[in-house]
Amino acid sequence: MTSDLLTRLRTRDWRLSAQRRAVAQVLVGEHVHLTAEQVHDLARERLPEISRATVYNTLNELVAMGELLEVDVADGPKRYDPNVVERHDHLVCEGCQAIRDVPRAGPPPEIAERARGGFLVTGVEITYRGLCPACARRHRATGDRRGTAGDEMVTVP
Amino acid sequence: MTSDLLTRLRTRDWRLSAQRRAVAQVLVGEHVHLTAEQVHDLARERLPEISRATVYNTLNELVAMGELLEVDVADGPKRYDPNVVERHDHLVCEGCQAIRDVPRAGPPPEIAERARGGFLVTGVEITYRGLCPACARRHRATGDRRGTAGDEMVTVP
DNA sequence: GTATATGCAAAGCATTTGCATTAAA
DNA sequence: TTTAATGCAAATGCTTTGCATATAC
Repeated sequence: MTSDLLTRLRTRDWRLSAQRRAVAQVLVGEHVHLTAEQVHDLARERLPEISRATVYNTLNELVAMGELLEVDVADGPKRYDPNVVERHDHLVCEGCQAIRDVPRAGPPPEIAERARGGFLVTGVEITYRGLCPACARRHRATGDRRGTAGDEMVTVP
Repeated sequence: MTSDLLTRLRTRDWRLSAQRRAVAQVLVGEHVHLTAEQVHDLARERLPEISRATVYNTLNELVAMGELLEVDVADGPKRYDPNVVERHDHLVCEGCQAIRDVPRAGPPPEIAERARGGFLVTGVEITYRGLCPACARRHRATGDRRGTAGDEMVTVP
C-alpha cells in the first residue's frame, strides 16, 4: 500500500472531481492534522469555488473509506490525519494544541482479564500530552503552569 | 484524598448551592461517564428547576478545579468522569459507546528522544477500543463489521 | 445519458454568554 | 450586606442536510 493518499484514491472506484482532488492534495505530508475549516481554506487556494459542505462531505467519505483518520485529541474542532499507513500515536502540545505523530514505541499495556469485564479489545490509542519546544520555553520564562495542572511527570529517557 | 467528590467539595472554599450539590450527587459512582445533558436530566430529578446553563457552568468549574475529568473518547458530546483519584485508562465500546474505566496496566511505551522532536512529555492517555459483551454478541450474530473496520486485533491474555 | 457530486442556505446540536434576579456566606 | 451563582434566552461554533444544478463517467 502506497503512503500517498492521491495515488491510493486513483486506484479506487471513487469519482475524482476537482473538489475532491483539491481536498486530497491538501492532505499530503507528515504531521498534518488540519481542521475541516483549515482544509477548506487551503483547498480554496487551489479551487476558490469549493464549498464548505463539500469539504465536510469529502472528509467524511475519506474517513469512512479508511483513507483518513479522525483525531479528537485537542480542544476545538476535530482534526484529520492522512497518515493511515504507519501505526502511530499522538503527541499533543497543551500550550498551542500542535500535534505530532510519533511511531508506536512498543506494545501497549495489556488489560487484565478481570478488568476487561467481558469487553473484546480490538484496538488501542495512545495520546502523549506535553509542551512543544516553543511553549516549553515560554512556560519556563513566565512560570506559567497552564497546560500541566494535574498531569503526572513522566520520566523521559 | 477521599475518593468521594462531595466530601472533597465540602473541604474546599466553594459556595455549595442546591444546584451544585445536585450536580455533584449525580457524579458519584464507578464507570460514570455522563454527558452534560445526562447530568442535567439526572440533576433535575433531584432539583427540577436546575438550568442547563448552570449544569454546564458547574461542570466546567469542577474540571478547572481538578475534581472532574473531561473525556472525549466517544462520538457525540463530551463526557465527564468523576474518577480523578486512581490513574486509569478507558475502554470504549465501538458499538454502543459505553465506557469503562480500567486501571493503568503498566508503564506506557516510552517515546524515543528523536521521535519526541524536543517535546516535553508530561502525561499519557490510553484508550482501548472494542466491543462490550452485548455488542460483541450482536456482532457475532449478524456478521456485522461496524466498529471494527481498520482496527488491529490485539492479543488478549 | 445517468448516476452522483456540488453549492447554497437553512437547520441541527452542543456549548457559551450577557444580564437581571436570587441566594450563599 | 456583599459577593457570587442562577436562569433565561440569545448567540456562537461546528457540522449536517435538503434540494436544485452541474459534472464525471
